[in-house]
Amino acid sequence: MYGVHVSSSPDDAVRRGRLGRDQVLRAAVRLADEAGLETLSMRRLAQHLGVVPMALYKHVSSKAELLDGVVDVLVAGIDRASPGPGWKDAVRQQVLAARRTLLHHPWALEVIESRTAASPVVLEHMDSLIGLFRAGGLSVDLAHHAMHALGTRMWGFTRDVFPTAAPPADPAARAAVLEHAARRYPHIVEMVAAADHDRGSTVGGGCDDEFEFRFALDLLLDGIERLHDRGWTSAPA
Amino acid sequence: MYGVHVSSSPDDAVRRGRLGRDQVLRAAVRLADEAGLETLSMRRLAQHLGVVPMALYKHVSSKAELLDGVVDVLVAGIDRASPGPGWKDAVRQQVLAARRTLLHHPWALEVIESRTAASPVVLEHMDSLIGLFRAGGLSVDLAHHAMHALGTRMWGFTRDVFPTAAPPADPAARAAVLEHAARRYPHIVEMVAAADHDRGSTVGGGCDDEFEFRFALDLLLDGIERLHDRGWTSAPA
DNA sequence: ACCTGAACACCGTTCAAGT
DNA sequence: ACCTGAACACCGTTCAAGT
Repeated sequence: MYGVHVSSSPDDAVRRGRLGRDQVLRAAVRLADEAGLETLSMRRLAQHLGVVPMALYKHVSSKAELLDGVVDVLVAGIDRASPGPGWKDAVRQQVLAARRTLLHHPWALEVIESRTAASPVVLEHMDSLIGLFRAGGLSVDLAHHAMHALGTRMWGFTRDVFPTAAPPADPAARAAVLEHAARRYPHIVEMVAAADHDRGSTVGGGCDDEFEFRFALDLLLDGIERLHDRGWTSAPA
Repeated sequence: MYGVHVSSSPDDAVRRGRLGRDQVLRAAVRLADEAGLETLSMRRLAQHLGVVPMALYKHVSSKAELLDGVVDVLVAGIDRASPGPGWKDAVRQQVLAARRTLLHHPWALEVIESRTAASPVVLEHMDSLIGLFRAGGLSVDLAHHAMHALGTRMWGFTRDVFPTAAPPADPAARAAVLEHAARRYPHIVEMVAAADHDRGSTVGGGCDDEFEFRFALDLLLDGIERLHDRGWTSAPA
């Protein structure tokens, strides 16, 4: 696999210092995928790689840099749409491409949000997205506001607003909880019931994430399109 | 300084166990305000209150519950708008009220997002927001999607998408950085330059957060209004 | 009953000693 | 020069002993 100059097992390469930055970052992604972001510690990652904790600091100067690197690995895997007059579809495609890539790593958004300084990879991705707006003829001004309006949704997903608390299994207990909730949060209960009915699921079945994401994305893109068609400017002459 | 148990200073009350849950939560808010969220540890908070760490566990069963409580304190302070036919303005008012309250605690959004189970206070706030849509005549269906589209923006602010990296002070170094950036991130540089020009600030002066927030909020509300006026449904007959 | 110190099982990171 | 174990300064939380 990874050609070693004397011997042969893949673990050997790791143990002998053949461990590269890329393998560290990839292992970090795997560890977060398997065990959650809170489990991703320098010590655990080292253990996972069969290496002493301090060995990681050869490839990554701090945990912050590790996380930056992890974001880079993920973002680098996002497909780019090609610029052209059909900006709305292009932006849509690129955001949905991000969604395809990042949705497999539910912890990714938290990491992206936690980074204070954007890496070159992240900047390039954002630059390409702005480029799609500009290629479609949007003003710098409007493209700027559009980027802010997209916000973290440009990474293809959002945090859930509704908590996903499973109601008690026991029917009697569930009825009691629901009755209490219905009095205190009538609109939430009504809404959850309607959503569950639409999806034919039992109580608390949740929402259709894919639908909600596209709904909001299109709402924003349609709004921006309307402003663009109208020749909107933030500082009218 | 710290009066002894015979005397009567307000700190005394704290040391004698007069410390209530509310004071713990308020102190936590103050500590996060002053020193940042990462500084808010159980141990530091205890020290801040002149109390042994374990004393906090009398009022809060875990750090997670402390954070839940902190969110409650903040959210409880948000003004409610009154329901009525003018739903768009009402929603706008309530979201901007949240913004007024939470903007003083820049770390608040991170805490809100990190909570997995919403507290009654949070649920009530969300319920009231849904109530505003419903009072305006929106269908359960549309109100539901509207809530998802608002997402964390219902709390009055968003994470910055653009990193706020200050360019080097040295003019020569800055020119070099800018030239390199202009080649690699042409659209970002163009955009930042335009934004700075608009605001008459020097490079990296940043964006007008207030404007960007209202822009995106209105984009969403206008879009929802249009769907409502059109009698939109997610499952057309 | 209430309170609390010490202890446990962790962190990220420094640093000096070992090869 | 390279590597690494021990150590440092922290965490949140348990628990048994003290009052």
